Amino acid sequence: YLHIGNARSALFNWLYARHTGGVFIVRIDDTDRGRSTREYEEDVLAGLRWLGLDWDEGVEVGGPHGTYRQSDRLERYQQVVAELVASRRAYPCFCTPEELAERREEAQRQGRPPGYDGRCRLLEPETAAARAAAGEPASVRLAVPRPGETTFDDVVRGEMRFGHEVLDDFVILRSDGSPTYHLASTVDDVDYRITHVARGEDLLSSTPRHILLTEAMGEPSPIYAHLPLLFGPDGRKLSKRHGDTALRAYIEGGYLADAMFNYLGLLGWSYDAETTIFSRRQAVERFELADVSKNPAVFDVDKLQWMNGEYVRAAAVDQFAAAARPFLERGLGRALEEGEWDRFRSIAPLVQERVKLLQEVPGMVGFLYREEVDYDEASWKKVMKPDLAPQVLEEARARLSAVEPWDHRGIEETLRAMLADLGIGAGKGLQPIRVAVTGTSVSPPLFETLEALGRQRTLARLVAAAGRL
RNA sequence: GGCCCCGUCGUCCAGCGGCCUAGGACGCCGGCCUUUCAAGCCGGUAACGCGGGUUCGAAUCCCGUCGGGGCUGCCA
Repeated sequence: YLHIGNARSALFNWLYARHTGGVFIVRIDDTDRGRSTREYEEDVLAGLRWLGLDWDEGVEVGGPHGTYRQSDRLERYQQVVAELVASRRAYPCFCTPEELAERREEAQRQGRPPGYDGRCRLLEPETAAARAAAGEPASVRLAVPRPGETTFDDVVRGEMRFGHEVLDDFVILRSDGSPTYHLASTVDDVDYRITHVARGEDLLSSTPRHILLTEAMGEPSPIYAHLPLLFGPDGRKLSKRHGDTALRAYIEGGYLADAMFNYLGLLGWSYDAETTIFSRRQAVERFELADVSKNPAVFDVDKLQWMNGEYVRAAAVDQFAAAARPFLERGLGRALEEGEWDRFRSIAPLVQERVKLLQEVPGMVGFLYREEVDYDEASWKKVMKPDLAPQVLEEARARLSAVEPWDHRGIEETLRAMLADLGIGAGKGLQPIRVAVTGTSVSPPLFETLEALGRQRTLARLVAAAGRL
């Protein structure tokens, strides 16, 4: 599925490609069969589309390099490996996973580095070929040049240096013939003519392997940029325990794509010293991988929510209403009828400035669509004072029945006159009506609310509430 | 353990030797506005991990230290 951290990486890649006029490619890394289902793939693509990260080449849109799906390229990976073995840059390894695990543990115990000891590298090629021909299962490992050192200039981190002592001869082809991530992704990078690789910092220490592999293939390496990791509020790598790490959860929670785009863009990058809210256009204009921060960032849902509220309020009313509709219908458990939709649209502007997430919409206007008012007891107790409430409700009912036409101006005029006549303040006098009609002491502005509710329901609810006192 | 990365308000970001008595944003606190709740406006809280250098001058450069994180698989 599309993890928030991967979404952020994709976003930075997209921004960089758009900023430089480059090509943004989406390929499917599905070498791990357990985790790679079509369902996951669809979730990832849907997430990218939702965020507005369109790609120029890759899965679904096509391009000069086939299907852009690793599972369709097995022969290519195997061919590369065969060439590497032929040129002695890689070799078959007959050690079984059990043996390796055992040796790893042993090494750990003795405080030695746990990496592969390279014993099969010593096998004569003829011996190895014979054993393989006899059907003995073998993986293939890259023969890391030793002694040696791999250096590269990371766009965000600067000069990186790794001595080969710390790199073991890693597996590039599993004994079942499938490629490992290292192999598949570097072969793809080469074949797809990738110029820039921007990915999470967790892959920083894998980069020398990728460079070594690329060199073994006799090709130039792409430029690497390792992005800071995203953390949860506890300062650990963002994971399930921090709540939602799936982009999907935010889509369904009522976040707006533009807000998510903006927020993600702020995790490790900034438009300038002062600007927090910026458009895609602006981001594309200024984005530079070299400006990306090195520090890990904590994913702050509070700030995301605030930002979403900003985007909700900045949206055109019609756009907001349309976006909110599915959330409203889901909350209600049914589709909205024509008249109900109109009623919603009439108070949508008032709802718009009161929600941060579209998810909150049903809770805010549900009273419009339910026959029975669902009274919140706390609100009731706080507002329905026995000395005042009965009088206010009855008086309001009587006066409102005569309002003509039924609109918020007339309603306001009438109720204000009532308050003046009764000699009570707006706070005290209007709250009982609000609770009577919506069930809670928190709602959109009262006069508009009554207008949207309609005279019939308003009067009926005033009576019902009075009867409940 | 080994290798690597990182260290400015609680959080995100600005700062790339003097413009910093460290700036913006979220959060938090207070006020204004007000028919509730929001929104809006105004104000406040709060940070250069620590210790040495270098320099006329350091948040900015160097070293050390401490702290956090990543990797260390026939996972990606």
